[in-house]
Formats: sequence, structure tokens, C-alpha cells
Amino acid sequence: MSPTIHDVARAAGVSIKTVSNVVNDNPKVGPETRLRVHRIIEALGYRPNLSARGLRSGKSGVIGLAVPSLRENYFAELADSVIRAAKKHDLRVLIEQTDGDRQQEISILTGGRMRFIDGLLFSPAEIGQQDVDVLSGIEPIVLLGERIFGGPTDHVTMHNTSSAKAATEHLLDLGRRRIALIGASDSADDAASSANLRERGYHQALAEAGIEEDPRLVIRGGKWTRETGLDGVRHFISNGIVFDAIFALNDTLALGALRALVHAGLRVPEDVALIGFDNIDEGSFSIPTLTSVDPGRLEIAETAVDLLIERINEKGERSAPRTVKAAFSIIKRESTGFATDDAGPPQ
Amino acid sequence: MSPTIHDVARAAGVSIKTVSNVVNDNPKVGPETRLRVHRIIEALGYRPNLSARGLRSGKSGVIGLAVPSLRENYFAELADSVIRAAKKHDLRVLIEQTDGDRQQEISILTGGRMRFIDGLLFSPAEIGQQDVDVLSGIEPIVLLGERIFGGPTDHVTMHNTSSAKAATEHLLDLGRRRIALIGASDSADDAASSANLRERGYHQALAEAGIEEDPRLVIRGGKWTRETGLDGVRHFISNGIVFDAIFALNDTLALGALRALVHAGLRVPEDVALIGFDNIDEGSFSIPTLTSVDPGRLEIAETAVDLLIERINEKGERSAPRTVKAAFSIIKRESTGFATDDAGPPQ
DNA sequence: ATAGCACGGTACAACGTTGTACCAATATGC
DNA sequence: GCATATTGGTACAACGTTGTACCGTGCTAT
Repeated sequence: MSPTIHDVARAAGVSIKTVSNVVNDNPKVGPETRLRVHRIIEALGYRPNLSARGLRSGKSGVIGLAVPSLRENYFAELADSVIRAAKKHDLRVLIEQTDGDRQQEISILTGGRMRFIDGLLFSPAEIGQQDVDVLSGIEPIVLLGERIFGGPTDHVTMHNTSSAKAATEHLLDLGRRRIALIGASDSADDAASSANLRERGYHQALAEAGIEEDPRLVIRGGKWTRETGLDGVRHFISNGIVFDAIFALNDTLALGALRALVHAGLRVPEDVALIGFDNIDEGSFSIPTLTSVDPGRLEIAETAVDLLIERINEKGERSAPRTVKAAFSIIKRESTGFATDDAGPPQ
Repeated sequence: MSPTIHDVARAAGVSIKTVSNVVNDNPKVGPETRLRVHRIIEALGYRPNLSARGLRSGKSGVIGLAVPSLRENYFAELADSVIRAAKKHDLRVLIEQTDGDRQQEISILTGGRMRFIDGLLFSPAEIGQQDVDVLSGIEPIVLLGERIFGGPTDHVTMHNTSSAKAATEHLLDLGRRRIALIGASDSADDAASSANLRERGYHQALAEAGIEEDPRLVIRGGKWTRETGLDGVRHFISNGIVFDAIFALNDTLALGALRALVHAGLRVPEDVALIGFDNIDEGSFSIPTLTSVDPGRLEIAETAVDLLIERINEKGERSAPRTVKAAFSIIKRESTGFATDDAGPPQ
């Protein structure tokens, strides 16, 4: 068995509390005692037992991150950013995957699977406004992304509508007029879903430009996968629907669409300009490179961790929930005609 | 505060042990008592405190996974597979990133940062044979990938050499004779590194085919990133080195190379056939889709979790370390001339 | 009738830590 | 020279669980 604080205390001829004080840099211990204890700790290879510490202090030093799947690039990159942000505060991250499944999402929130984490960063995919009550659990939660507004928890999100509007305007600036939208929701119910928020920006931009919309240009339904993007373009082509630009509601859709465009012999950006959303790493290496909305992933991760830590350390009354929106930007690359000679690494 | 086992016991009029027995499906409790306790648990929303349980049982139900970075697709996908495999055994996964940095790798192994995990899956990038001693820590460790052989721990790996040989043979079968290698190591010291093992397979295949090698076709040094792949191809072109195929030692390198090839107006696979290694998701959506060596990621993850669990449950003497190699296969796609009409999702 | 036993349950200690309360010795103030 | 801080330390309880040992009741087998 690994040595405990008792073993160290015995070997050093002091009380266990003194060892504890040394370990925690508690001032109440003289310099030479401190040195002696440190030496014994080193010699024995003592490491505090985090379960015991967690039990005693009520903190484990671990936060949870629940995302649909790490196989979706955006979430892998988000997880990377979260782990880095957490590390700065000496926190570790436990990752759960929900597969975008409502049952699994709820089970994580209620199941107590994560009982010893100090707090949870939760990126919901399916649960929405109607599930607000399951969020009022005990542990601090910070929500990432959309779907639940006015809930009882902090919320870090992005400028979905205005950035989507900016993306559409970028295509309009290129002179495109028949701009397709891929990845729209097939249900208007959940007005706060990413899909519906972003779609709103699309409509706003077109309206302000005085463009008459063709509803056939909007592909609804389907998961935000490459298949959906690919099928969307195929649908346009096989039905003779003409388009000169595509706004895909995330990069994965855009990359799927890109594949179908190339396959069909359409040139990007000459025949069709293409813009995605998320600015995943892959977009700077696709052929052509992909113009995309950068939703501020790094800022989202860092803000979320900061908010969560505040909640964890909050004593007494829980203060009112806050919502933070990260700054966005449009990253212009080859798929809308902007040369990126050197396909450099993303930030 | 959340309710404890004591609250439940008081409300149900039983002892805390009985509640514990109910929670753990211990048989020593009558049906109606069990029902009553269950009801109270439900009503109070009681969830066992995992820190306390962990302290008492010496197990936390959490395993660690240390990888260079989730931003590298292979590791994101590996993490996904590990989380899924762990979930089947009701284990949770805590992820640490080492950034492929030797200091960070060592600090994870020695630092006790992960003190309350039951075991660690460790995917080393920098530490090697010379660091074998830091592995003989207390907690069970299973190594993923290469670099350390004959160490004191279990080891789940892949058929690096024979699969690399098969990859090269695949290119030879297409009639290619000037096969470039991208991603080779610039140090022959660490014979057990993935790079050197795979390179050996390349040489073996060429030798058996009776092909005289041109050392200029081997690009050494650089991280396994898209940039390195891209730079490799640029180097060939700008130096007038002729080649008709590329074996990239991982898919990221291959995708970088692909970008440079397209940029240079070379057709894949007509002018240059291309094969990668890892079979990451992205390869089935690149343009053209990427032929790759599938190293058996799923099998690796599941085997590793199984081995780790065995170690965790092992009592007394630690048995001899084992090494398992997963089965590989060559996934033939467009980059070596195999049509994949429908760019379907990977397994 | 009684030993034996299964059943359903309880009491208590222990896991390894840290907070609270306390204490002894030395230094400080007037 | 005596009260009073200050410093460096100790003892003990408590965090919430589960394993071990135990106990009472009622049933079965002799």
C-alpha cells in the first residue's frame, strides 16, 4: 500500500497534523521541522490521498465536461481548450459523452454518476427548455452552447444570430444571390436551438439586402454531420436547384458539402462559395481551405471554467445566473476566394 | 447540503448499514424494507458520495487517460473509444494532455496529480526506454502505443512493422516504384518508436520487391502534423525529386501532403498514390478519400481497458506484464485508386 | 423440547485527511 | 517580574461510506 500521512508522521516524529500542514503550506510549522518532513515525504514517496481529501473538504479538484462526442471535431477542440483552462487552476477534467441522446443527457444530470466532481460544464444537444428543472440539481453547472435560456444556471454562449448574419453578408458581399442554407432545423419549436438562432441571422441578412428568398434553398433536418452536408448538395443538384453559395451551419456540414461539390465538378469558390461555422482545425487544411465563423471557442472555454470556479467557491446564497457571449469573427479562406498561401496552423 | 446515508436511514427508520445494503444490492435485506428505503432515497434524492466510497473501498471508479492532445484527431477518436469501453464497465475517464512534452509526461507519472484514479492508460510520445523506471509507480498502468518495450507494465500496441510493410506493398501492387516516406524519425536511437518501427516495414517491402532505394525519398524529422506533410511534398517538388507514391506515417501527415499535392497540380492517385496510417474519420471525407492503415483503434481501446481492469482487481503478487497487438487492416480508398462512391461513415 | 440455522437487521470501526480547540514554551511589553 | 502575545506544535473529531462482527427472531430437524 502507498504510505499515508501517518507513516510520514511516525517516521518524522511529529503529529499527522504537522505533516498535513507541511503538505498544505500551512504557516504553523518551523523551518527545520518543515525540512525534515519534506525529506521524509520525498523518501517515502508519500502523496496525499485525494479521496480522503475530497471527503474531508467536500472538493475533489475535478470538474466534469459533458459533450455529445469527442469524435465531433468541434467538441474535441473544445475539450482541449477546457482541459487547458482547467489546468491553469489546477483542476482536472472528467469527460462524459452523451452521444447527443436525451436520455443520456438527463442521466448525467440526475444520475449522480458524476457525484464527486466539483462542478459540471454541460454542452446540451437534445434537452431543451422543457427540461429546465433537471438543471436545478445540487452541483454547480455552467451550460455551453444553446437550447436553454432563462434556466437556473450560468450560460456561456456565442453570438449565433449576429455571426450567422455576418457570414451570410460575407457571401452577399461576394455578389452571391442564391445562397443555400444547410443544417437548418426541421422544428421551429425550439427557438433557442443553435440551428434556429443561426437561421434567423441568415434570413435577416437576406432581408436587409432585399433578396427574395427561395425556400427550396434551405435544407432542413438531419444531424450536423458530413453526410447531411453531402446529401444536401446532392439534393440541390439532382433537383436542378440553382445556387451560387452555401452557408453550412457548422464546418462538418460544410466539409461534407465540399466533398459533394467537388464530386459534381463544381468549383469552389468560383461556382459556389462556401462558408461554415465553428472554425475547426480541419477547415484550414481542406482543399480548398474553408472560410468559417470562429465562435470564440477559446474564450468560451476559459470563461466557462472561470464561471464554474466562481460558483464552486460561492458560499451561501447562490447569486443570479449569468449569461456570457464570446466574441466572434469571420475567418476568410479559399472557399470564399481568399487566398491562404501558407496553410498555417490555427491559433 | 446533499442528503447522506444517515438522512435516509433516519427517515426510513433503519440503520445506515441497511441503507448501504440497499444501495449496493446486498442481499441481506427484506423486500419491504428494501422498497421503503428505495422510496426514501428517491424522495430525498440521495446519491452516494463517491469520495467517501472511494476512501473506504480504495477505488474511485475513475481511470485516467493521458494523451498528447485531443486536437490530434487520432487521440480524440482514441479517447472516444476509451470512454465508451470504460462506460461498459461503469468506469469514468479523466483525461490529461501531455502536449507530447517529456516533462509533462513524467510529471503525470510521478506527480500524483492523478492520485485518486484507479489506473492509468498512458500514451507516451516522448519518454522512452530510458524512463522505464518512472513507470514502476504504484498504480496500475497500461501503455498505449510504442516507445517502451520490456517495461514493467502491460502494453497494448499495433503491428507497426508488418502493417507498414503491407501499406508499402499496396503501393507496389499499383505499380509504383518511387515511393516516398514522410514522417520518418531523425534519430535511430529509439528503435522502438512508432516511426522507426513503421519505417522498417517500408524498407522490408521495398527490399523484398527488389527495389533499389533512393534515400532522398525519405523525409526525416518534424512532428506528425499537416505542416510536416505539406512541407515534405514541397521539398520534393522544389528539389525536383521524382515520386509516384507517398506513404505517410500517419493520416495527418498524409492530409497535409495531399493539400500540397493538389496545390501543385498533381493528381491523386493518377500522378501520386497516397496512403496514410491511423484511419482517422477525416480520411473518409477528404478529397480524394484517403487510403490508410487501420491499426485497430477500437480493439486497442477495449483491450487496454480490459487489461487495466484486470490489474486493478489483481490481488497480491503482480503477474508478469503482457503485450497485446491489435489486428490491422488496409482501408483502400480513392487516394490509391479505389472508388468509394458513397463517402459513408467509418465504423 | 431443544439445538441449529437462516434471515433480517444493527453497532462500530476504519479508510486518510483537515478544521477546531487547545497547550507548552519562548519572546515581548510595561 | 509578571501578565500577555506569539510561535510551533499536538489531540481529537468529523467528512460519508462499507466490512466485520454480532444479535434476535422464528422456523426446521431431530
